[in-house]
Amino acid sequence: MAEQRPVQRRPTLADVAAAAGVSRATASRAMSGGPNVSPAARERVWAAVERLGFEPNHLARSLRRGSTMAIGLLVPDVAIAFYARALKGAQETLERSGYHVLVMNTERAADREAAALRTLRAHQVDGVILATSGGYRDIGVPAVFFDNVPLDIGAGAVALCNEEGIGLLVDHLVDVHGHERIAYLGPPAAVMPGEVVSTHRSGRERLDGFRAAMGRAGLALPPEYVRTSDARLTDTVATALTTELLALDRAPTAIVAGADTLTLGVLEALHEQRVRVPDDIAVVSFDEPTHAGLLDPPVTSLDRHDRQLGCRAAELLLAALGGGDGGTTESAIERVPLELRVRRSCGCPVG
Amino acid sequence: MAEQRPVQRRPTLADVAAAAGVSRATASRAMSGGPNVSPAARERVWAAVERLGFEPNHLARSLRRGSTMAIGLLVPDVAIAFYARALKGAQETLERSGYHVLVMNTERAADREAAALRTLRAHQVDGVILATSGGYRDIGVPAVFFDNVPLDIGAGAVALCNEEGIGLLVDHLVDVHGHERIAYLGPPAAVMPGEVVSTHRSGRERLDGFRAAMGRAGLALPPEYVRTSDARLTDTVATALTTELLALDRAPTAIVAGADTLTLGVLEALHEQRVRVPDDIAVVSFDEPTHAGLLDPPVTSLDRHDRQLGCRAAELLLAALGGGDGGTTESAIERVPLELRVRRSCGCPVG
DNA sequence: CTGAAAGCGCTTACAG
DNA sequence: CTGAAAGCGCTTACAG
Repeated sequence: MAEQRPVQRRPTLADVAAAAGVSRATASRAMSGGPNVSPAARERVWAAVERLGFEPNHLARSLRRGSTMAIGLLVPDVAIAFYARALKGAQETLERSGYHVLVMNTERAADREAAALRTLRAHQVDGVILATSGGYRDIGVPAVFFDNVPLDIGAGAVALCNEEGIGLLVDHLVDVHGHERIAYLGPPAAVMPGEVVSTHRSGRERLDGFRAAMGRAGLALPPEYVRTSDARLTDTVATALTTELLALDRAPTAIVAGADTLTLGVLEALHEQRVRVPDDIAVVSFDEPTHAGLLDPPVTSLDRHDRQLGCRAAELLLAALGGGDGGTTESAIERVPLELRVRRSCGCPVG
Repeated sequence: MAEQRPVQRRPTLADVAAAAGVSRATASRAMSGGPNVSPAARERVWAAVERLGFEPNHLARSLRRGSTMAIGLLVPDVAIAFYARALKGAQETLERSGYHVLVMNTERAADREAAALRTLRAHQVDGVILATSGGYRDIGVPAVFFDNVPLDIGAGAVALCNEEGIGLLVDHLVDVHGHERIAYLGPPAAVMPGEVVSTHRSGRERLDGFRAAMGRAGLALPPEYVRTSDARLTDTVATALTTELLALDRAPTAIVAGADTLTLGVLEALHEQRVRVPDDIAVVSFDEPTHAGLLDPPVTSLDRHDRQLGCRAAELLLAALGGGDGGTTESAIERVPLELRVRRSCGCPVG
């Protein structure tokens, strides 16, 4: 409306400087709130910024400063509620410190993870947070792991109390409901050919936790009661494995599912086979499936404070970046506790 | 192990050029596969790239080229399954064309959306795709809308067949199950104070669709049968509104929920009040809640091909960017059809 | 086919 | 308090 500029070009710092009648250096200093700028100059610069609708070019700034204020976030799949919530927690924390977040999906494939890391490096991210699927390699910036943690934990790691969590589930089945034939269906726990050793740490911990809890309870654990899914935790694989469990001579009376997608697969199989939960078989779940309370039946599971996991990972990274305070300097794996949410699938007469 | 370099500094194009014994210009041309490079030079450059583990700095490249190959993606909340899936569809399509995606959550707040757009502009994204919550403003790059579409549709828009979709649901309730007292609980359809006119277009379309379908069926529609939620589609709000519906003198025998989170809120209220679905009341849902089939009861809903919606939006943007082929050049709202998925919550004896 | 040079938009010692 | 100058790492006309 007012003056029509010859070009639609976005205003640059030079435009602002010209409009304010100062040098680019002074304009820059005024904008960044740095010292050594006269109040008068500062005011003219701000006025020009306002008038021109100037917004500094992040690219140029990052290139010059050597820091992008960007953090890469690698997850297997944002469409999985757990990762989506953890992501939001991390994002919120990071944005509060002026960082922004680049999200990449790895689809639980090590090579896609490696490719994503390369991309992130090309974009000069200042750090990464990742739920690794085994494709991690150092890209020269601090890395914080969450959910699944490799042997070398980099700048920090946040994981769940996997063993204790499974223990809570088993103990409940045994102590409250008197189950003796309990099967386990969890994430892979062994090293797959061609994979990095670290990948299945949390799967291993959960399985160890299961064995330990069964041992403590003095219960027999036939090998056919222990099943592990594919690396992608595909629900249809869980459905197939559950069907196998049901076909056993002495079928289990309870199933502990070691991850939320697996739980849904288990329920799917049970629905298909018209096996009633919890009447015919009890089901408990390591993670909370989305809307666990509205499922048929409501699923007893472990609440793992997804958001908090993301927040905490972000805080550790901020600490590593020298910004925030990670709360701790020792680089041990930090464990987030789990809480048992009793619903109906275990046999309790709740909700 | 081999040679230890003095600095841990990342190799730059200059390092590659030096190592290959050519100028930076030639190295650059060799890398980008451009013409006018001798095979010998090309080979030496590639060898140097390999040896040094060089990866071009995207920041510098983007600054120089004036294009970042980055696309901003704005959604209300990635933790909502629909958006997560649409995001993945868009991301896949864009990455196949060499773009990468910056995701931002707006929490359905217009001001957060505006702030996110400013950030995106600062990062010089080449385009944006957004499910707007009313905070859109032009940032000088092509914009494609999906899900919710403003009056000025920018470079393109993909939306659902809102009216037809609601029609499918109502028709099913009427034709198959003979319902006559059908209530509607959907997203806001009216302009809120201080909001951009465009925000609630899809809410309006769904409500219009509901009224139209009821009219076609010759059914009465008492005003108290029509409820709209808050702008954020909070499930607890839906729970409260459902409770009100149940308390009506002549309570409805069926509820059409106009969005997935609302559906979950409706079910929550029904569970709380021990109202049985579909025995006491039928429920149908516009969107598919996650694992609609495992809910109690499995929910009859509209499958809206979330991923495809994201893909299509991405294709339109690519077309606007002059890259891909959008399939169409006219800038009308593109509509994605919806399919009825019959399950048990409507009263059908399925699943 | 090749290289010297300019420049993308910013920031930051360095002199004044 | 201020500005001239160099430089972040790349690309691209332009001359040869």
